[in-house]
Amino acid sequence: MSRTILVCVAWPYANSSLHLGHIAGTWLPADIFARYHRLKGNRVLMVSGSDEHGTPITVTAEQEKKSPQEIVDFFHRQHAEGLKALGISIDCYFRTSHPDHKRVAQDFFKELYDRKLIEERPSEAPYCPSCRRFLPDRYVEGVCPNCGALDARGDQCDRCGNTLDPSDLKNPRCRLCGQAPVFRETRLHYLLLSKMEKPLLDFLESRRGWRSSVVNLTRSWIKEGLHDRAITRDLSWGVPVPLEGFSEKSLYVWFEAVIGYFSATQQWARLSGQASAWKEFWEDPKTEAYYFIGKDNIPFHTIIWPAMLLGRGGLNLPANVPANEYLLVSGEKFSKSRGIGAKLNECLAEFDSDQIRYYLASIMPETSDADFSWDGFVSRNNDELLSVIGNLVNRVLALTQRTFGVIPQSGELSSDDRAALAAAERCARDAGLAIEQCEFKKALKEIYVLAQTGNQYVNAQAPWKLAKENPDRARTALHIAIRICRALIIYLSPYTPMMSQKAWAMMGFEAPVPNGVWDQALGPLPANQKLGAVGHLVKRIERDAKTGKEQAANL
RNA sequence: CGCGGGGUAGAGCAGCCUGGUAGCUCGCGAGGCUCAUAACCUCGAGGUCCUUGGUUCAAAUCCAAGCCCCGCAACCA
Repeated sequence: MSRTILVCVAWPYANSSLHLGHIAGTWLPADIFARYHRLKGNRVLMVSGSDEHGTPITVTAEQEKKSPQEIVDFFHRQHAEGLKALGISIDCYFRTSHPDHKRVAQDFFKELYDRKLIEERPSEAPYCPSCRRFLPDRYVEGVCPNCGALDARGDQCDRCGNTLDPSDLKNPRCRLCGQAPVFRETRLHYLLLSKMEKPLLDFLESRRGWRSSVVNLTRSWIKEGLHDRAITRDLSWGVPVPLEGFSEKSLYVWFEAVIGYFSATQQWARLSGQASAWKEFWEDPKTEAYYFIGKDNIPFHTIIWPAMLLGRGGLNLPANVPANEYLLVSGEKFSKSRGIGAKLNECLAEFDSDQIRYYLASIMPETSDADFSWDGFVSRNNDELLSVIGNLVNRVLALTQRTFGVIPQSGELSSDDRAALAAAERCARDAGLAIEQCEFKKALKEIYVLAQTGNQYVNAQAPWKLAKENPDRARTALHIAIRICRALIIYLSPYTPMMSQKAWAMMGFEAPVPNGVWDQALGPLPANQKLGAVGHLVKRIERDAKTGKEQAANL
């Protein structure tokens, strides 16, 4: 029975370039998942977009002496192009500054407001007179009241670890200009999360197959008691609050950005010419929504967004939120500001997208932080993707091409033949199950084992020898070998779509690899089909000065 | 006592939930093969499973305490 699956990917912030941490953390797992389900014949929609509001955008804009719109336009485009070049099969890459998103977000706010889940309250907020704006907590710095550290931030002190409020700081100053902020009365709107504890807990307990770290974190948040959260800000760069007298204020970016999953689906429907097609993905309770995010976003996707959905009613809740841990470089976090780690665009200029995808998938930080290294990248590419996987396809097809020119007819199967096919079948089952459970590293390992099985089979059969001694057996052995290769590249295509496409064409099939083919991957081959031009699938990466230099520059 | 994750061969990791002779990939050593991108296949060397204590016939696995590393703490995937 065919399933319907909505794949949601965390919205990258449009004030700096994407780096490999974003890819390994969210984009690649989401894309593997989406591509796999298409291969299984399921209906899939994948949405995301640029998060374009909030103070960091305006700060970047001021530093660059540009308008916020210019900044987000630049990065939105760069992100969209980079993701496309990486082969991310997204159906709609939307943006929060789009008028249609703003309208959807405002409607969402009003729905919750009308249901009395949003309430106006007086509040005090730090305001910088010289910058003439309200400051987010993190933008207020001062002396920690607990340990006396000089550079504590309004949300916490890094030295003693205590959680702070901006008003706790002694000698507070604006991080942007250094002047002392004043505290001003303002009126903000609060999402009444405290009313939602029970439904959220019920929601959490009804989910199956979630990662334990996600469940634990969410459960502990709820257990500590949920606080009502301010979801509006005194900011001009954002979605205006849709209430009279509040149009000078904006919706808090995180309240507004998560609505993007919903608005992007509607945008996709409009562009596809069926404006109501979004309903299938949000209103049909059989549809499964998966949210691929980094661990820092867990509460937003397991508490705040579900609370919003529960409050509005009639929309699907997340089926799973397979949050990833972090990708580190030499034990340090990727950092936009400190220039640590590799940017996506720079990698794409240097390497094939599948080479990047294979390596990142093989070290994906699913259960703990993972370490990125150029040495590991070269090794995984040359020793695994090229030598074991690419080389298997290459040696089998090259020999077949030279010997027969076409896919040979299979004769009666020997026990070795059947054993090899059975191994491939096991691989398909185990790898498929692992991907469905969002265990992408495990699935890749299964697929790698299949390539090893293929190489063992080819070595044992020695079809180059058989071609001279026993042509009938040679035909059968190569037929089986090609069947395994075809299965291999189909199973691998969620990970390395370009390479699989190339191998598919070498086998003489017409592009592209069709949807729904996963379960037929091992089926009979069209005998006497003419092979395409056979060439190398994977480029060798030399451990040369260049890689060394990049290493030095990036580490 | 803020919360979470982790510590297993030279490197990177799986196994732990559901105790039963320590496994995988890379690297290293020896052999085989010669279809294939110096690729492939076979065999081998290499480990006090962070420490200590407990439960048990039996602990990498369960329990307790401790040490160390990392992340989060509501505006970094």
